[in-house]
Amino acid sequence: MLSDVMEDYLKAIYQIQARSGPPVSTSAIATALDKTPATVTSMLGTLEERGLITREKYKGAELTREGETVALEVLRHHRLLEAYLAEQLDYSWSEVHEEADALEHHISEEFERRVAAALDDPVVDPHGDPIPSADLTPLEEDEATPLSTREVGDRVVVSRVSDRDREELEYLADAGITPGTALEIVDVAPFGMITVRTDEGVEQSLPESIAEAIYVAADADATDSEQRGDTDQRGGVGNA
Amino acid sequence: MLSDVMEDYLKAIYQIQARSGPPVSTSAIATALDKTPATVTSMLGTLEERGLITREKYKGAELTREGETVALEVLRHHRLLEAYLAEQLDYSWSEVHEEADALEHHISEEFERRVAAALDDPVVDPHGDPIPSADLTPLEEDEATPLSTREVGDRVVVSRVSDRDREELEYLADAGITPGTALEIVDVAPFGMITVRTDEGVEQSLPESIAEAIYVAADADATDSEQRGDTDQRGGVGNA
DNA sequence: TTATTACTTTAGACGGGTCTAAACCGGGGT
DNA sequence: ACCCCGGTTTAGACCCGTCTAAAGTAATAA
Repeated sequence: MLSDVMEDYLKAIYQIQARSGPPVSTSAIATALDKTPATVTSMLGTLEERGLITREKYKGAELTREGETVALEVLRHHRLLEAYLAEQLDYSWSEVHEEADALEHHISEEFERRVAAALDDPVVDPHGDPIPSADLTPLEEDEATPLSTREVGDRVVVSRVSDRDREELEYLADAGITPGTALEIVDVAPFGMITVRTDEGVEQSLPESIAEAIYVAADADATDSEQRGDTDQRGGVGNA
Repeated sequence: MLSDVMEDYLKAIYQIQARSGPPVSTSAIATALDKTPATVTSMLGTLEERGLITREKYKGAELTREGETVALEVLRHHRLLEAYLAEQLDYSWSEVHEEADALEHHISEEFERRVAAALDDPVVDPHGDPIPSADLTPLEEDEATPLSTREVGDRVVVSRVSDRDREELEYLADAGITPGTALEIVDVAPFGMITVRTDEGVEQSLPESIAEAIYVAADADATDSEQRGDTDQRGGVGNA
């Protein structure tokens, strides 16, 4: 079959590809997986032989349909696990990622099914990332853009938050910024610092590095008086 | 740290040692793990260097205190997972083993803690096997012996059932024989077939191979009539 | 005692995944 | 045009866990 390591490569390629489109460079993968470029080149050879990626020398790699399916399967496992850990085992928003990374390659299809059933087939994980469906249909592009690309006066809703950095996540949880939170941008400093007002009226200044990790969409019903707050998308530290 | 593979060896050695005492032979481990004896010899060398086992050439291996602790940790993970899967995710008695085997090496201490808490610190898994405590104190010997060592007229209670074979487990579940079931032995055929009556009055005949996997203890409150105090203390050295 | 037999260990090889060092593109800048 | 430099690939090595084949050992049967 496919080793854990190969699954990791495929997942990484998928995610980079989703962010910046193909081709995916050797060094981007190396950075994402904390491997040397030489190691990545060698693994890309293997992946290509197996028909999971296509590749052009010195250019980069791209997932084949088959490779994408594998990546989606891994991603489904990962995000289902994140959702399950947060919902059923009281993990906080920021803790789920590492645990899911460790387990995603080792759960059975049966486990996947039961977890999905226990959660009623969730469609997003606690960070707001979409969970691929059981049939692994490709995810559609998502129209959210990083908060750092928005301008003063924009009213937006947080759609997802990159789950890369644990510390950032905790910082944002404290700030009350989770998927579903409505924000208005009140200031953008020249060096990238962005100040937002949350739906509770609190103002928060966020360094650019963090603003890049917060993906937002235009607020559908941005009548400044009523800001619907349901968004029952799991988030928040300890509620249930 | 320790690889999954090493943990598997340690777990296997622990379990064989618990059944038949040290020293544990190379071939016993090879059989348990489905590896060739040569492979086992080589891994035993590694384990010895790491101080996890002691070894006498051509005799066999024995866990050191440290090796035992590792084994107990793995076993705790395994059995906690089995209990969790059965209780929270509706797995049947017979399904839990494989899944737990796949996950036991990959859960964090945090996960272990939360699962234990969710189940209220269970002390036995669904097969009746004891779950090592969080501090990994060695498990004490257990006085149950295989059903196959008992005699006609004995009244016993199933204390645990070996989780080795999925088919056997399903067979027994169908027969209503699970940890806690009270049994009276009504017949022992010369070729080992044992017939028992369950507490519901149903009679079941069990081939010797299965009777060996059912560990029973004397029924403490044999509510019916005589037959008490027959606490056969043989240290279940049993085998085939 | 010696020969047979079952089990264990050694020797040597291999594939996977990783690394370092060195060679190799290929797209700017001058 | 040329060279330089960052990124990429090759070459070669290493460790881990595994195997097969062959040699070694221990216990037993004759």
